[in-house]
Amino acid sequence: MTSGVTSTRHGKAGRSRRGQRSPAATLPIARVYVDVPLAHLDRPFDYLVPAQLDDSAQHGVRLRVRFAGRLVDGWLLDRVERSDHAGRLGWIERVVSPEPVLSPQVAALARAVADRCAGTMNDVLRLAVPPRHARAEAGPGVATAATPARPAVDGWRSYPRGPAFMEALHQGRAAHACWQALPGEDWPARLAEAAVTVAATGRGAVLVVPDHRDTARLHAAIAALAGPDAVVTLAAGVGPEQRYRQWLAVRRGAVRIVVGTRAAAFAPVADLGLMVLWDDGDDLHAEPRAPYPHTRLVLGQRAVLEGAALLVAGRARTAETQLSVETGWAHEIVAARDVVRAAAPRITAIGEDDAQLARDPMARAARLPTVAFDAARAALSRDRPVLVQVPRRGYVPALACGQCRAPARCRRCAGPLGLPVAGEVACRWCGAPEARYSCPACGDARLRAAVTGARRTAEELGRAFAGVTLYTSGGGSAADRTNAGKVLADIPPGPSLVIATPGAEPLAEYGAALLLDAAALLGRSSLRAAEEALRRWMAAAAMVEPATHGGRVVVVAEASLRPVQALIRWDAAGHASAELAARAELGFPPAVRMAALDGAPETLASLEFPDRVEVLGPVAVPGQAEGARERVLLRVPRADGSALVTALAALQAERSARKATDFLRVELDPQEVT
DNA sequence: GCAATGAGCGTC
DNA sequence: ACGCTCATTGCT
Repeated sequence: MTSGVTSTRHGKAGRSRRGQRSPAATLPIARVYVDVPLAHLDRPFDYLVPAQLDDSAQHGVRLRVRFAGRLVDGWLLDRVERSDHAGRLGWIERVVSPEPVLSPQVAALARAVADRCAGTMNDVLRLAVPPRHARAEAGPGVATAATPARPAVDGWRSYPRGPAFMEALHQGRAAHACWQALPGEDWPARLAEAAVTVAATGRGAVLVVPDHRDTARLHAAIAALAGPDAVVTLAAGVGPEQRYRQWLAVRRGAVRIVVGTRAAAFAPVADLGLMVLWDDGDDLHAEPRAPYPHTRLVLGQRAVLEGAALLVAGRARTAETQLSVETGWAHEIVAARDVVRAAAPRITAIGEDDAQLARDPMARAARLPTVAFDAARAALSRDRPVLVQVPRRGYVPALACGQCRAPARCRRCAGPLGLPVAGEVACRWCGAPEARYSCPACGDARLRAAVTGARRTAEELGRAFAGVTLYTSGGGSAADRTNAGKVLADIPPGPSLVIATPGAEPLAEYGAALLLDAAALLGRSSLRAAEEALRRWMAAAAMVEPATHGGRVVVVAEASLRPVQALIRWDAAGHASAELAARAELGFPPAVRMAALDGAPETLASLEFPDRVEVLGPVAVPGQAEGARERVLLRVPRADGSALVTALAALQAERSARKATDFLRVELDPQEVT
């Protein structure tokens, strides 16, 4: 057919005449990663490079190849002299663009992350490389980043190991550290100093923060230190063209310091010297798309692969980061106790049921303890704003002992007890019903659910201080942070009451903070409830002026509770250590490794696991139609973690090979296990 | 006994 | 969405 038609010299397949193609003279084989969603095809395939595409078929370019007949997108990973494939090779049909978007480093990172999450490289590449935008690609060419001067890093002197870490960055060493910022610390300035120290040596830095407010603050701090052209922010929110343009600027070496949210962890920074993860306990660092890699994992893998330094920073410390300290992988950078005491506000805990309810009629109306009322009044009298932290809606309370309020745990697997659909007490993890609970701590048989009423308290507080300007910030549910219109970035100076949900506190130097969300935070069934509570409280309390200036924090919670104690002593490291020990005791992550598998009951029932894997469940997945979707949890000792991941990857490969269509979701090391 | 047709499958 | 295998069908 159409034998009279000949392709032009620039024909799509690059052949000189129809059907006639000759391979490139050197390195004629391309190792290509094809973009197909099948787990059993998660590996490179070899293709012939036509001589006409020899120049453009470079490492990292996007291309089109014929795969099982159809044209699919692919990535060129490598060019080699010969192929091990016994059969006939296909040809590269087209090079989409000469832009080498997939660097060998990012390709290796994507492979490592996929392997760690029992996912496919495809899925990771979708997270790592933004969609192409031709117009952005045609934009201005390479302008190599200027090298800034080495900055002064005196702010790190408050931390005994701080200057040594800065020196390690200056010398290009791959130091791993975890840093607990002091209350009131100008953390964007400190992180900017770290990043610019690295940029001054000619290497790159990536700094990942949870949300846009933080990217803006950090970007400004770096721009102030090294100039506005020294840093770029990679984050969703700008259009696709702008996003791709900024990403290309990084890829092309026009800028060495990258600030961004979780996708920025994959930023194609050349010669990476430092990565920073700020506030690693924030759940925004957990990627919600398959294969669900956490930013901590991505940066940890990348630190190893690229020999870069890693700084995991925050006011609080997660159990995961504590584990990396205890295994010696990371050094801790913390201030001495007296320095902490000098920087911290005075922190008081007052029990909810405490008889110390205010005698003051206005305070009584606000259902607020006297100390809280007094702290607020004192701050206002010093012309300082007062922060009132109230719970977000949407927290699911777990059950606790009706007497001593110890969390009620399953006898079989130590998971949290809850009240599922039918109203029967059962374990949220393994589903075992609990007919006659008795508290292991005090022996009481009664159970109670955490109550939330603090929002109303805050509203009444506003009435109690009638005449004082009242601001509210936040107010979305726990799952909703897109409610940005209601979040205030900052407030004018002067006396005011600021009622904010956790994470939505306007930036200010407060005279006092009242933490009224303790019951809601601590009453959650979450594995991370205590850790999360401390993280939230420290974030709020860190904005309160030091005790020496009159700064006060009142948390309405039992002072005997561990996170409350940790807040009072401002001891994130101690809390993380105790938390990790407790999780080891109970067999929770990160002391063990877990995987969560969601699917229909029949699907889950058909799965088989290695003998050493402990299977918990199945339990109903909340928010799903009853019986439609269930979850099993797999638990193994840390040493068996890689075997578990391998088994789960093999399971998914086997399913895709036999074209299984029933839903199955596999998530490793889930943030939440309920 | 063997070509013609079609469904199923792997995928370079 | 191509090209291979393998089964079934239909004709001599």
